[in-house]
Amino acid sequence: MDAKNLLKEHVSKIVALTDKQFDYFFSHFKTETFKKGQTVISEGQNVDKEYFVVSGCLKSFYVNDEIKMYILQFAMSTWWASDYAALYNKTKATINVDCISDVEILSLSNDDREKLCREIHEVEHFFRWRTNRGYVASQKRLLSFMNNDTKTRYEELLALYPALYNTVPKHLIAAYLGVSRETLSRLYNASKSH
Amino acid sequence: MDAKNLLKEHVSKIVALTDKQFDYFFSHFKTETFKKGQTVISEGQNVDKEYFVVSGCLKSFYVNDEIKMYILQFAMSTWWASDYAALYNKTKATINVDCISDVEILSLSNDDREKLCREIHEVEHFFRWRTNRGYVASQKRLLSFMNNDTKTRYEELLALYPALYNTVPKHLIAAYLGVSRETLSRLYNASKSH
DNA sequence: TTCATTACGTGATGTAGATCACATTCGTCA
DNA sequence: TGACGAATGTGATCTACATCACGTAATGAA
Repeated sequence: MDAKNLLKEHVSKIVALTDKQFDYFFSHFKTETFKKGQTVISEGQNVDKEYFVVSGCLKSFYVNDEIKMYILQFAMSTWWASDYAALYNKTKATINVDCISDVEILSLSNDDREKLCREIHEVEHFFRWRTNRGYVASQKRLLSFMNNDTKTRYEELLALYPALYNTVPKHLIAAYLGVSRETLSRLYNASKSH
Repeated sequence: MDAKNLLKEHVSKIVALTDKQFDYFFSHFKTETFKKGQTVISEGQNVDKEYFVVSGCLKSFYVNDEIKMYILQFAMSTWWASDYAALYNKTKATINVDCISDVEILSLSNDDREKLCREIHEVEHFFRWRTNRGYVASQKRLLSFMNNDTKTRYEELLALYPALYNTVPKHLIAAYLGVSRETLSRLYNASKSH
């Protein structure tokens, strides 16, 4: 499916836009393509866009002391990604977003999103829904962090993103789980043996 | 300040409603008062309201195996609380909300919120803003969880909710930090001695 | 093909924090 | 005022995971 129809289908699950409204909405997006390994947002830069993933996989992550990396989110087709704290507060990025694979995304500037939200009530509703979904997911992950051991969280992750299993290197999965790659490796091999 | 004006001031920081619009908006809220220790939402029940705190302090928390408690949020004056996962998905509550002190709150039903969002574009904008703020805060806390040790998180918490320091029992602070009360006690007393 | 880089596995050892156990103090209510 | 439950402090021990160290396999570019 092409980018426009993918976005259209995604939005239409939540709000009903006329074709004309959707065309107008879509006219604010810009198609961008990146190669595996390229950077979309990097720490310290200004952030003025958010991204809707058409194909491929992004990761958003924080790097501590130039050493440890923690992955906040993997973003696959129909997921959204940005540094939302920086985007909304108009501050410099504190997180990075880059490409795990070749990627096609649709970008939307913060100003255009706010303009569209003002102009089309349904669009505002859509973005409220989307943010709410993210909020609930984030709370759930936080709870899982406090409550579950690493193995349980590993299984949860594979349930949430089944495609990751064979797609992304294990050390990235460890960085999402917040454990060392060694621990994940041991865990993973121990549970294989029965 | 009375409940109505507190809410009015809170909302007006984000959107401009006419007095007539605000009166209509406010007419959907119901004042409720609770005594310290009383339950607002309990696990397994239906959830159909969210709460705006006028005075006092709520906690929202998850209880694992009837044993361990993890606090998702403390909610003080002008904060909102509910089990948003249950509220939006119309499922049974998985978290609890109760009162750390005597509390006055304004309740708003999910149906009324959605109705108000449909009827008044500015109201939808307000709730999008509010949820977004919650999402960003939740991401930040998740990152802090992965990245920082308990002591740093303890200091962050006191910076975020300075009023908690002398207000709530230490074991609740431990439950927010996701550590045992013993560990918090040791940490707290160790750092006192210099 | 070769060489370098990245990914992955696994042992040894150190450590933050959990858990258990018990003592002490505080708050609340009869 | 006395008493009982809740909150807190503190020692001893256990455990999951980090860290360091090293080896091997896979990947990718020249």
